[in-house]
Formats: sequence, C-alpha cells, structure tokens
Amino acid sequence: MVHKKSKPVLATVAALAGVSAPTVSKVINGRDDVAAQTRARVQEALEQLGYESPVQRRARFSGPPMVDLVIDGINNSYSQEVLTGILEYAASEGIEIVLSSVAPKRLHDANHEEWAQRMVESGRKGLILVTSEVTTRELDFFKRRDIPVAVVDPLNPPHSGFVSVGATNWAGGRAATEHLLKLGHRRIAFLGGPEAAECSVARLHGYLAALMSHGVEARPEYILAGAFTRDFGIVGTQQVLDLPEAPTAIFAASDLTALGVLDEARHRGVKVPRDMSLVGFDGTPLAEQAQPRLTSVAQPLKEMGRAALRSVIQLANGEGIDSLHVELATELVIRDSTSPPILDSTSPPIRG
Amino acid sequence: MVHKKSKPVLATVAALAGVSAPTVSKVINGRDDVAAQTRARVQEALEQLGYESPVQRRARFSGPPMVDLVIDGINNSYSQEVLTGILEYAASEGIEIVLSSVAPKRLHDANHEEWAQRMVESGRKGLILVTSEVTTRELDFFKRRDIPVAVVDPLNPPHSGFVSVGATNWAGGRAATEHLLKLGHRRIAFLGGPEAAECSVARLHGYLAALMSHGVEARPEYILAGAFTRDFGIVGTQQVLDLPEAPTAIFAASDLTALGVLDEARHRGVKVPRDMSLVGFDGTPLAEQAQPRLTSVAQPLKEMGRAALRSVIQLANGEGIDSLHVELATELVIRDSTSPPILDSTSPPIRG
DNA sequence: CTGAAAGCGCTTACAG
DNA sequence: CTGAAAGCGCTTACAG
Repeated sequence: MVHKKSKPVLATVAALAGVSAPTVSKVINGRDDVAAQTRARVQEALEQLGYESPVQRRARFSGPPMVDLVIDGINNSYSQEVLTGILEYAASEGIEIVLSSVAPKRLHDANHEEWAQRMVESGRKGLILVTSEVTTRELDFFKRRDIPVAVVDPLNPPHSGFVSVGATNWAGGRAATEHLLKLGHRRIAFLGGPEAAECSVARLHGYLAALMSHGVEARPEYILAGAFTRDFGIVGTQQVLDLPEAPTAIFAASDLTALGVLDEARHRGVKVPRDMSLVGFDGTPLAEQAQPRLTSVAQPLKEMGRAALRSVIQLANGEGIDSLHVELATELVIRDSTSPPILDSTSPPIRG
Repeated sequence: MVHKKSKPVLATVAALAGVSAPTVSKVINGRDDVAAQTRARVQEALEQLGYESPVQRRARFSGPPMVDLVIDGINNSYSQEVLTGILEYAASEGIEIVLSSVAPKRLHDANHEEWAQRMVESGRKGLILVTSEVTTRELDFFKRRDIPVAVVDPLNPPHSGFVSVGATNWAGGRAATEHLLKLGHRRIAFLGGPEAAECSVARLHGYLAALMSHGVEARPEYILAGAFTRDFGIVGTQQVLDLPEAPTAIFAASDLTALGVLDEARHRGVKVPRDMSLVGFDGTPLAEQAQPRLTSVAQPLKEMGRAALRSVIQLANGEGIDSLHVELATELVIRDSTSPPILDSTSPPIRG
C-alpha cells in the first residue's frame, strides 16, 4: 500500500529529531533554552519534512496570492513601464503586489534568512526583482524555502537558480548600429551602462558585431561605459565630442542617457540629427516626448514585467515553465533623431 | 477592582450569544448548518466583542506592517508623485505597501465586506485611496472592522469617517489667478476638472475670488468643467479660443490639461506666453519639462502621500491624530508660460 | 439545527 | 536543558 506523505505535524518532527514535542515547539518559537546541538537536529528535521505551522499553512492558502516586488524608484520611465506591466497582469489575475520595504540599494545588506522566513509566514508566492544583482548565497535562502524568484533584466548573467526575463539586447544593439551604418555613419560612439551590467555588455557586443560586419574598425575611444543616467549622457557626449575626430553619431544604451546627449548637443549648438545622429535604447515614452523625437530600440518592458510575474506564479503553483531565461524581442523604432551624416572625407556615403 | 477587558476567546462569544462554542466555530467558518437567527446572534456577539481568531491576531502582530493602496495607473505624474511620497515614508518606517488587486475603476463594484474581512485576516493596518470617492456605506465596512482609511485628494468633500489629505486648492486657484491679473490679464479662462471633484471646485472658487477682488466680472463662457486630461486641454482650448472674444490667459486646473492647452496653442500658431499666458496646477515634473516651462501651482504631492500613510499608521496604533482633514500648502511657481498680455482695448495694463 | 464529548495540535509551567 | 503532564483554544463527529 502506497502512503501519500501526509502533512507533517509537530509530533512527526519531534519523532524524527528524537526529541519531544515541546522541544520542537521551543525551536520553532525561537526560545533560547535549547542546547545548540538539539536545536540543530530539530532544525534539520524541520527542513527535511518541510514543516509548516498551522499559521503558515493558512497564510499560504487564504486570500489573494501576494508577490513581493523590489524595484528601484518608480520615478523613472523604465521602472514605471515594467511596474505597469506587472500591475496590469496582477490586476487581471487578482494578485496583490507587495512593494517590499527592502530598498533596492540595500538588497544585499538585508537579512535574507529572516526575509525568506517572513515571506513564507505571510504566504508570499514569490519575489520579483527588477534590474538587480543576485548572488548565489542570497538565492539559497529563497530556494531552501521554495520561494520562486524572478529577475527582470538581471545585472548578472542568467543563473540556473532563478527565472530571468530580459530582452534581445545583442540584437537590439546590432539593429541600432546597423541603422546608423546604413545611413552612412562610420564614426559611431557607444555610451554604455555600467560595465557589470549584462544587458549593457550585450548591447555593446551587438554594436561591435554590426561594425565588424560592415568592415568598420571599432575605436576604443568611442566606447564608454558609464551609467544609465542623463548625467552620463552629458559627460559622455562631452568626452567624445572633444576627441580630435568626433563621432557623427552616438548610440546611447538607454533613453535617459540619450536625453543627456541631447542636452549637451543643444548646449554646444550641435543640431540633432543634422550635425549628429542619435539612437537611444528602451523605447520609453521619453523617446516619443524628446525634442527631436528619439530613434530608439524599444524593449517590451511591460511584457517583461508581465512575464516575470507569470513565471513566479507558475512556479509557485508547481507548474513547469518552459525556460528559466527568456528574452523578449527588441524593436528599432525610427523617429527623428537619425539622418545621414554630413559628408566629409572620413565618412563617405554608402548605399543603404 | 478594575478588570482590563481581556481578549475575547470563542467561549466568551458563545456565552454572550447564548450558544455553545461549536456553534460559534461554525459561524466563523462559514458553515451553513446554523439557523439564520442563531447566526445573526453570534455575528452580533462577534462584532460586539471584536473577536479575532488566533490566525487573525497573529497576522496582525507579525512581520512588517502592511497598508493597502488603491491608486489609479502609476503612469501619470500625479499618481507617481503621491506614490513616491508613500513609498519613501514606507521604506523609512519599514512598512510594506500592498498594491491592491482592486482596480480603482472598480472600487465601487468590489465586495467591500469581503475585502475588509480579508484585510483583517491578512493583518493589514489600513487603506489608502488616491483621488477616489468614498461612500458612507462602503466606509462602514471598514469602520466596523476598525480599519483606518485615508484618502488623498478625495473627490467628495471631507467626511467625518475617514482621514483626508488635500492641498489648499482654493488658495492655489486664487494665487494662480492673482498672478495673471497682476500681469494685466482680464480675460482669463478656467479649464477645470470634473464638476464632482471637490478639489476642482475649490480651485474654481479661488479663481472666482481673485477675479472678484480685482473687480473683474466672471464670464460663464470662460469657465469649463471637464477632466484632468490632456485631451480636455485640447478640446477646452479650442472652445475658448473660438469665442468671439478669446481669453488672453488660461488657468488649467491640472498640468496635464495645461499640456493639452500647449498642444492646441502650438497647433494654431498661438505662442505661449507671447500670445497667451498659461498657468497649470500640480507642479509635477511635467511643468518643468514642458516647452515653454510651465508656470504652475505646485501641490506637495509627496508630502500628501506621506501624510496619508502616517495618519493611517497612527490610527492603527491607536494614537490620536490632530485632525481628520489636513490641507497642505500649495505654492505658485512662476516659470516661462506667463507674461503680460498683448495690449488691446479690452485689457488695459495695470500696475502689479 | 444544536451542543456534550472527544480530539487535535500546539504551548506552558514546572519537576528533575 | 529536557520532557511528562496539564492546559488552551478551536474543531470534528455524532447523538438527539
């Protein structure tokens, strides 16, 4: 006769650990009158059996599902789009999104053990992180408690332990650069994000691949790593425009950076696109609102948020998911910030 | 000897209702083998004693406090600012904000009884609504369960049952209009929000008060009620600019509406501020980013969000609060969209 | 439909 | 530090 593993109760745990029920109770409730060794044995039994107190069990089954979200300031277009995607899907599915009290900046300082514990106790289904770095050690706390974690645009490369949702950054970087090359540009600068950011690295490699396939040599002085900020757009533009041979086009790895490029260009009286072309990345409303409207590689940010939430819910429900890492397609949206370069000796026009 | 009212247990409730413990248990757990009359008696006893099951009690005391939030789309500057204020305070106090799965639009359709019940069960401290209307009937469900409710910029007038946080809309409306009058404008249109919106009504009355104190007759055809949208800015501007005697200035009751005014003005070749002055309301980043930069009455939106959250927490902790209705100060921020009118016979310049 | 009795799972108070 | 015993609060199974 096959016995289905029935839910473990305190007595089961006690039996396995070879102690009495009261002792297990003490361990669970964090009392300190338990010998370290005994405590360890009990804790092992608790984990092995996956014991859940009645409170925990009930929390897990009652009310609408809740998913924790850690997101950096909602006052940037990128986060906003992702958040909107998450919230729309959440509303349609009756899921509640809990904006964690853990600030993204302090993600690594947080007590992950306690955090995971609390999540289980309050019946959270999973955790979504937006553009964060996740270390294996941190992840372990969540894995051990079977809390699914999904990261939108992780800063570190895909990792077997969590779901990651990204965009085809390499293809996007290539498309942006191809577009500029086809317009006739040969001196194209790249203003990237942080060197550690996986997505920025992929965009850079897309840029390099496009240059290479057109037989254009990459120039190190045209390639800057910085941050996805407007300020870096200003500073980076100063730097490349002050070169003896200034670029005729800039590919900025984020729309925010591109706005900074526009600021500095305006400041110098450099007209975009007449004197210099510019492509951004992200395709947030900023691109549409900019003056001139920004040619940009659109990321499906809402869809990425939605996909992350859906994956978390699927995993929480014990359903399988197709792949731990998904990349949604980017799309080059051509607007008014790109045009053929002004002809000079170093950049002869080519046919598109 | 004074007995402190100790927490009621199931037996207490049973005694008060004159039934046995099992019967109370059945009512609590929603079983249907209880006579309607008995059920009613038990329910009354439950409410009277404020009975909480152990699960509920624990939920209420464990983990970081949670506050529910119902807010309309985060993709408008107004909501974003309010939300940012709420989140900043929440992060600093270790409070978790739960973005409710109840969509703002469906607020009134929701099952408030069930909602309030769930909030208690999951230990939510209170509820914040942003720019919503609250009916007495709905409020009762929350009051009965001692769930504090705070509304930021309620659409209906202050009500004794909930905390409301607003801004000095009347003073703001007057300041905006005074500014235009002092520049010499006499033909000033008002593009308001929905007629039902308390804040818009207050802004209108501020506008009227300013006109009156300068001896300027209000013209009904200059006063339009609409919505806080960009579209209404376009439509409203068309309407007033097509009047036989067009206004020389527009006071838009929201920045978003003001952007619509700019759209339509640009479309018609009307230069702002040279040909027409414009004042907005809200003081969101939109005002700063607009072309030209928008003179606007700034609301302390972040502070309003923060104040709402603080009040909810204070009430939840049983601390008193100074006042159920608070109005934070607005401030006229003069930028580039206002200037003296072009002189003509009907609007002689006056000294500021 | 109701409730006395038994039971469940956890916790507490305290003897050793 | 540990656990037998008593207790707590709720729930279940079932007799009436």
